[in-house]
Amino acid sequence: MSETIEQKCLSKGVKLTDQRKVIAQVMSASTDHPNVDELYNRVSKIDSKISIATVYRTVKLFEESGILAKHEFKGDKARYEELNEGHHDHLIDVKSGEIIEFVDEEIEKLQKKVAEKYGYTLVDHKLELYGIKKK
Amino acid sequence: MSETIEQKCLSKGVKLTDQRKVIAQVMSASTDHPNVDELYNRVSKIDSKISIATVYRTVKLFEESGILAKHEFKGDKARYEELNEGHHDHLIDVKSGEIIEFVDEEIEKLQKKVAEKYGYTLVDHKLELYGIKKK
DNA sequence: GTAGATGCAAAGTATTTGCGACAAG
DNA sequence: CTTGTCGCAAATACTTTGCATCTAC
Repeated sequence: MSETIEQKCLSKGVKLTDQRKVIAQVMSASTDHPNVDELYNRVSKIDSKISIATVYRTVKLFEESGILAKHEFKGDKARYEELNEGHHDHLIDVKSGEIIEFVDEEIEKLQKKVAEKYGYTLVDHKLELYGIKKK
Repeated sequence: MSETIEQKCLSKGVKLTDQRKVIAQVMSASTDHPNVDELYNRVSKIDSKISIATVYRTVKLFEESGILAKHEFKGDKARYEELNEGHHDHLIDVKSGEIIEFVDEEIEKLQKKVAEKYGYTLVDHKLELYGIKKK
C-alpha cells in the first residue's frame, strides 16, 4: 500500500490547501485518466468555487513534484493519472478510447539497451500502443 | 530510392498546388523534424506569399495522406518529418533537443505481442526515449 | 506574520475556419 | 467549368498569468 497524495505533498513540502486536497482526492478516486476539463468537473461537484486556473496550476505542480503523470495521447488533450511505484505504459483502444495499462520488463530492458548503444543514459520514455479490439 | 512527395501526391489524388510543391520540397530537404513555425519560415524564404494557414492545412493533409508523420514530443510543439518505408522511433537528447532515429526489431515484435496478449491488433504505436549524453 | 495560493478575467499559444478570390484538373 | 485551395483575419481551444485578496504554516 503506497502513500496518499496528501502524504506525498507533506513529504515533498507542497503546501496542502483545501483546493489541493480536493484535487488530490478526486485524482486518487479516478480509475481512468481524466483530462483537465473532466477533472475540473469532478472537482466542482465537491467544491464549486475552485477555479479551473487552480486545477491547471495544481496538476502542473503535482506533475513537477512527481505526484501525477501527464500523458498526451494522439490528437487528444493532456490527461493525468496518479503516479505510483509500478511504472507502466499504455495500450489505447482507437475505437473506444479505452486505456489499458501494461508492464513489459523485456521492452523496458531493450529501451535502456538502445539508449546505451547511442551513448545515452535513459532518463525517461514514452511507449503507447494503439490497437483495435479483436472479435 | 523511394517516391518523392510530389509523386505520392499524384498517386494519392492530392492536388498539386504551387504552395504544396514548395512545402513538399522543404520537407524533403529537411533532415531534422521541423515544427510548423520552422517550416513556415523555410517555406517563406522560397515564396513569401504562402500563409501559415496553408502550412497548417498542408501538413494536416499530408499527414492524413500518409506522407508526413506528426510527432508530439514532451512539452514541445508538434513536429513533422517525411514518412518513408523504414519505420523508426526516436531518441531525444533532453539537454540539446537533438533527435536520433533508431529501429529495433525486437521491441517492435514485443509490442505486437503485448497488444495480442490483451486481445488487440496493433495498428500504431509511439515510442520515444529521452536520454542524456554520456561523457 | 509572511510567503505562497487562489479566483477572476485578461492574455498567450497553437491551430482551425469562414469567406470571397483564385487556380488545378 | 467546377471543385477544391489560398490568403486573410477572426475564431477557437487549451493553458498561463497579473493582480488583489486570502490562507497555511
